[in-house]
Amino acid sequence: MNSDHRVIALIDMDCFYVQVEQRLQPEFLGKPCGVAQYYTWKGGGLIAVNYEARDFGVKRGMRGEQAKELCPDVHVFHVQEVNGKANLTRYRDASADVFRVLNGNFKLVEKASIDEAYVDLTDDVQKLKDENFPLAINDFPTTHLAGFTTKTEDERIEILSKWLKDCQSDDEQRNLDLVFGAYLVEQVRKKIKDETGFFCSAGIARNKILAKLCCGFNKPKKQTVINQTDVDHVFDQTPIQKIQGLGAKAGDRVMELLQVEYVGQLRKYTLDVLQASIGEKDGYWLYNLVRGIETAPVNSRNLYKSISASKNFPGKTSLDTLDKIRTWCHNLAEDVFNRLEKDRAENKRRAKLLTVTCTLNTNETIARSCPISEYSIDRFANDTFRILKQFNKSPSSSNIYTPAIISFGIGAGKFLENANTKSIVDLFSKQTTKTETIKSTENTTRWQEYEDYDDDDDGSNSEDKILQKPTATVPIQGDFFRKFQKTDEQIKPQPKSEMKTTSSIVSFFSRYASNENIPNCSPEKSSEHYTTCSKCQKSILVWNMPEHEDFHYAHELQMEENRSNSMIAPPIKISKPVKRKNEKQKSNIQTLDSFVNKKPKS
DNA sequence: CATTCAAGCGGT
DNA sequence: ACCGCTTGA
Repeated sequence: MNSDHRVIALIDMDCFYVQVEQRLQPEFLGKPCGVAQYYTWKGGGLIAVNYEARDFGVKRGMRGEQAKELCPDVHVFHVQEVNGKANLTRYRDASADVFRVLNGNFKLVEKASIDEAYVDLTDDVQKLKDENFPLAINDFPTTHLAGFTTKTEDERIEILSKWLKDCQSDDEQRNLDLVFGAYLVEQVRKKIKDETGFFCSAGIARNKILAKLCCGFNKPKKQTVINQTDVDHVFDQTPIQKIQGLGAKAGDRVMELLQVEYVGQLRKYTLDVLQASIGEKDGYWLYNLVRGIETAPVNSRNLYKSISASKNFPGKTSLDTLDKIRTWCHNLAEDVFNRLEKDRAENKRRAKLLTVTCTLNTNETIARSCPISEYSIDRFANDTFRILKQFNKSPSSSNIYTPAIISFGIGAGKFLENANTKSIVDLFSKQTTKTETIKSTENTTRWQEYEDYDDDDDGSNSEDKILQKPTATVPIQGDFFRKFQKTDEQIKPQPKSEMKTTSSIVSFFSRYASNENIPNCSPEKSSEHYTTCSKCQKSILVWNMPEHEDFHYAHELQMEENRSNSMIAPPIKISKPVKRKNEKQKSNIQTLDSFVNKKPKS
């Protein structure tokens, strides 16, 4: 029962940002290059360095000027700047190019980062096995075997040929799966190169941790397979920090508590000892891991779960006036808005929660959220500013903001899938083409005091929870590294949701037809929370505008339907019950948290 | 003055 | 809901 028959690949683009820039300016191919964001401060900070430049000792995190000292011929590309802020759109778009190829070839792809993907090849491998697909050494031009370092190409061929022979003749099929997996990855890497121009490396193994680990063994433009039978040997030489998740504090604690440097040394500890040292969950995860077992699934996910924009304001650049903060609220809001609009058009979903995060020069970090009522730069900017204003200790009459903000970001998440994104806004509002950059030179920041908002929120919308309960053996990484929590004495708006249960779709819509029927809204205060519906001229709580718009949209459809005498229900209605379900979750006092954290029970 | 920006996860 | 940790370009 301790065998995992999956075949997992981790595909990782080589110095991705550099390749993206080189694709645009091929004259720099083959030359030492780096990508930096900003440049006024010591030539900017390098976030990607190609292998030609690494040969000179240039590293990520260095300043551009330092790179020039080490390698005078290095060419430093600079990340595009919009509104005085680094903008990564170019790399996200290039990432989409890569994922189009992956998704076109495999069913089970997980976007692990902008340039990394896990692929579960188990089924694809099985198909090849079923048809006795023939393989030869020439099918593996860039494949290496973990645990066997080869100096020359002849040596590599020799090792690999033996591996192929052994796997095919052996009665043990365990490694043969990996041969097919390696073949598939060779193929898709070639396709990625042909269709996007980008080189990548890959790791092929029985689980994600091993795939990730061995991907790094041979780079760039190469792939590495690790036989399950070689895991012990490889782990004996693998420093703890090389394991995904143990690269920082957690790894240090493992090393210190258990007095080990290499993963293999952990094999001597019993499950009980590991669990006593680092906790039940993590101990279990680690115990299995050092034996080559790890069951974290490859989740089928191509889309981001959140979209955010942030910027640091170190030292003297800190935001210490309301004017500065207003400006940056707008700048960051614009970035998030543009990306959300694109996401809405492409993926038919809407973010429902806006989260503002900032670090003050007192070193405390603060995060506050509010519902997203509508997609607009000014809404995002105003909500953000409203939140930030709460932490201002200077008199509100002054322009001074204290303590100053040294880091600040806006994020959007909690996407509602299949949301009514057929540009309802475009259909019913006078403003057309919301997607165009609105050049509002003057911020029409009407001000409003902070006021309790209804903590609506949708609850999780059928994300791929994959509550896999394949018996008891599910080693998943747990906590075990933790710091003290700062008790942040903030006044928290408390939702006192007294929900009326409603069952019919009709009643659901009618509740949003006007304010009076919306639960938990106190009309007497803060008229700024209201907006006038362009359709019915009624005053509507901004939080409820999307639903209200949906109401009009549905109503419109209904009228159309009546006119055409069609008895076919418009497909758009499918999305309604989803929301209704969310309302129900709200009516239970059940928090999203307890839902997510609910354990499957042994 | 200074890696910076971004994304995901898990705990409380 | 909010926070800290981890990772990667």
